[in-house]
Amino acid sequence: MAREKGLKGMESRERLLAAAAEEFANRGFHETKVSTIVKRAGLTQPAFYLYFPSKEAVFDELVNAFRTRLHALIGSSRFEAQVEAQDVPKRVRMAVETFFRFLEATPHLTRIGLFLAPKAEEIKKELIALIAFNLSAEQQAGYFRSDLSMKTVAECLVGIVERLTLSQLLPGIKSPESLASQVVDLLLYGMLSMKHTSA
Amino acid sequence: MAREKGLKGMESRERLLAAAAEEFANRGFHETKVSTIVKRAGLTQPAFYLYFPSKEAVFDELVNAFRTRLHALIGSSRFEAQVEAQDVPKRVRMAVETFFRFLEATPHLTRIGLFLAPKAEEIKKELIALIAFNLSAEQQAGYFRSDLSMKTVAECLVGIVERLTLSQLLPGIKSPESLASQVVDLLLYGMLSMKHTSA
Amino acid sequence: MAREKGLKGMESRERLLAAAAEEFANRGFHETKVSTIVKRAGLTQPAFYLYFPSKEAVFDELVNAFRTRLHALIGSSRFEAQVEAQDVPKRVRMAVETFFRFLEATPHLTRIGLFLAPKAEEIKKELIALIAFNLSAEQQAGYFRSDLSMKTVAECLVGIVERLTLSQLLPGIKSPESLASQVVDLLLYGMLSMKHTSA
Amino acid sequence: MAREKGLKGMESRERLLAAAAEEFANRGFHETKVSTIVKRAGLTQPAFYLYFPSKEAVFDELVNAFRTRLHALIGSSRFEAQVEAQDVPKRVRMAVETFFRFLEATPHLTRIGLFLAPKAEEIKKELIALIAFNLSAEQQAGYFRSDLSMKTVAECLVGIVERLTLSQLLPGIKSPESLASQVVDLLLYGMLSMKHTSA
DNA sequence: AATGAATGAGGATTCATTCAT
DNA sequence: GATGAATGAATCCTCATTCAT
Repeated sequence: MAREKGLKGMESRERLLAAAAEEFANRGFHETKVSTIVKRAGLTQPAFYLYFPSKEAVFDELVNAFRTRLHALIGSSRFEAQVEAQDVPKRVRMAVETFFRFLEATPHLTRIGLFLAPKAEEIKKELIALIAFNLSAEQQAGYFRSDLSMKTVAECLVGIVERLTLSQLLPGIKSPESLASQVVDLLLYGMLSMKHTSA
Repeated sequence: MAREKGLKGMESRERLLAAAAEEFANRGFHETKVSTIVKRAGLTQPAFYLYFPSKEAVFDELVNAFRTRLHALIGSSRFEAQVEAQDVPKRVRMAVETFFRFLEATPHLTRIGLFLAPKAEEIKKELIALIAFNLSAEQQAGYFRSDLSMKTVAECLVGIVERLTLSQLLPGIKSPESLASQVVDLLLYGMLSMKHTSA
Repeated sequence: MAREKGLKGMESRERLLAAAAEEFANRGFHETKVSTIVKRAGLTQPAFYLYFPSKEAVFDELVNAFRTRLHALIGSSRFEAQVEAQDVPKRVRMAVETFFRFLEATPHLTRIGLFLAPKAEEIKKELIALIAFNLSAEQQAGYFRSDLSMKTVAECLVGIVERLTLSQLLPGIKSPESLASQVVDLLLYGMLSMKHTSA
Repeated sequence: MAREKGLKGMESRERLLAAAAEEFANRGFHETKVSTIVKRAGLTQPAFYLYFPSKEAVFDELVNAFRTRLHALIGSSRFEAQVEAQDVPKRVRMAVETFFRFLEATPHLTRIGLFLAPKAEEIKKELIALIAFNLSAEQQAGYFRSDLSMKTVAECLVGIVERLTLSQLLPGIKSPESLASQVVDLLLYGMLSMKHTSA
């Protein structure tokens, strides 16, 4: 699929990939025409098929690129050691912030891999599982309420991230830091004012 | 364009609308062919254009149907009177549950209006604003932490609902009640175990 | 084809015919839709087929109506008796004027029968033959140059009438009288100023 | 839209244009199918859209081609210098003959631009204005009767040309020369036999 | 005398993809 | 490494026309 050949070829390929990413992100799969992609890349249609077997193939490649980077990120952000209880909020916030930063860094891929791809649900399922796994460790360490399903919490967290990414992060309205602290504040402490407790 | 007369005509129109809703929900706009819709409705292609000016028009009509019902729902579920502090959780849970129930009741429209439509973002924006407005009242009544932005909370709530709808509700894995209580529990009380407080 | 039946039926038929004439005249055969005709006539599509076997049939009927009236006109305007040489110009002018008046009186039919119909060429051929025949009588009486082909003259006359009808008569710019006198003046006396003669 | 590059492309384009011209001329706009045009050009339907944005566009291009050539012709055939009175008939005849020759040389374009195009009236209007302008010069030089409106004369001339083109020239019944001399003879000297004068 | 409802047949246009160079 | 030229395969939509009432 991916030719190994010369330098110029690699560059053309990259240009096509970049053009495709932008088009897909902005217009979706069907509204993106191969003719537009190649125009943007300064090439002709047959050149496209020199590097990719089909329109779907580029799309898939972009989705996979997102997925791979995502896994790399999650893998590297595992809670390494034991932490003090009072550090938990900070650590969680850092993790969420890192995640937002990642999404912000590759906005086209984010849009494609998180919202446009048919595989998006599957990708999120994986993501949720990984997050749930991480959270469970914390829960077992006693930091989180034991009556909460970390799977559900992870799902909620991802839902929140999705929404804020679309409405605040990608449009550049709020920063990863600000979003992370708001989200974490809400999720850790809840909405109720101090006087109320119980379950 | 939408004919008024006759019973049979109305029925055909409804059948087309239903078929279109299902197809759009399952395959998306572009993958849905007019030919498939009419086949499903037991009609021929020209009949489609007897009731709708274009494929896009049916889609829009379905989106608007969702939006209208959504507004009706939100409008009717406003917190009417003063409530006791201890009743707040229950009331919030009821509201969220009602919402999930609504989404569950019209799964095709939900998929179309909430996830497929280009207008989906706009629809959610409206929804978030309405929810934020409702929550603000509670906040001013002192039930919710005053340092939280109800706009953000609403956004998070909608993000959560979106996610759970897609992964749990529509596939029939969890019920509106169960989802609502989990969500509300998390959002109201937060994740931290009892010993931790602060803001 | 043409039903004989009741009064109301006749009226509907006439309304359809009139609506069709106007539409055809303004938009041509293909751009005229049966749906538009019936709308204009305050009826529905099946009603159209109650009175005419097809769209083409109405068109043909209108063309034939024009042709019939045309023949009637020409037939009645034959030079009856011998005339004085000095009356010839006046008589010719009257004939042309009468013809313009006829065209002006039924503008829709004129447009259809003279310009739109595939048969238009044929109709004009007949017309030209009739005119040529009439002119030949005058020629033999010595009023017109004997070296001119009355067939050609008739053809030229019809060409002139066509053009002026389209550009001056139907738009209401000039009257039948004014057009007739200009045309006849030109054709009878020619363009050259008095000093020049011969052939 | 009109590709510039490559010889083969140009040839295909020309073939399409020629096929379209013939089809349009023989069947009119609506009866001409893109499928027929491409078949005639030895191509497939998509190839058509490689060179023209729509069926209408080819038609327009043909109409414009006619109009352009027409203007070129008229522009070049202006009476250059002063002429002797006795040469006027000859010059006029030459001009009309040239014009007939032009129409005969491009019969398809003639049919399209002069009879089929919605713009045909407009084109003729321009043509008439140009001819009238030319004739007025002659009139002011005293060659033509001063009581005639050259605008009207031009209009009559064009009407005659139209008619004879359709009935004699394009069917190949008469030659440009013969048509021109008949027309000019009639227009210059009129129909009346020698004894009659006056106005 | 007329209509609500429906359809057969076709026609323009689009787009991903390929061939030959 | 890249392109000019071309196509197969659909898809949406339109319109004259008819059926059953």
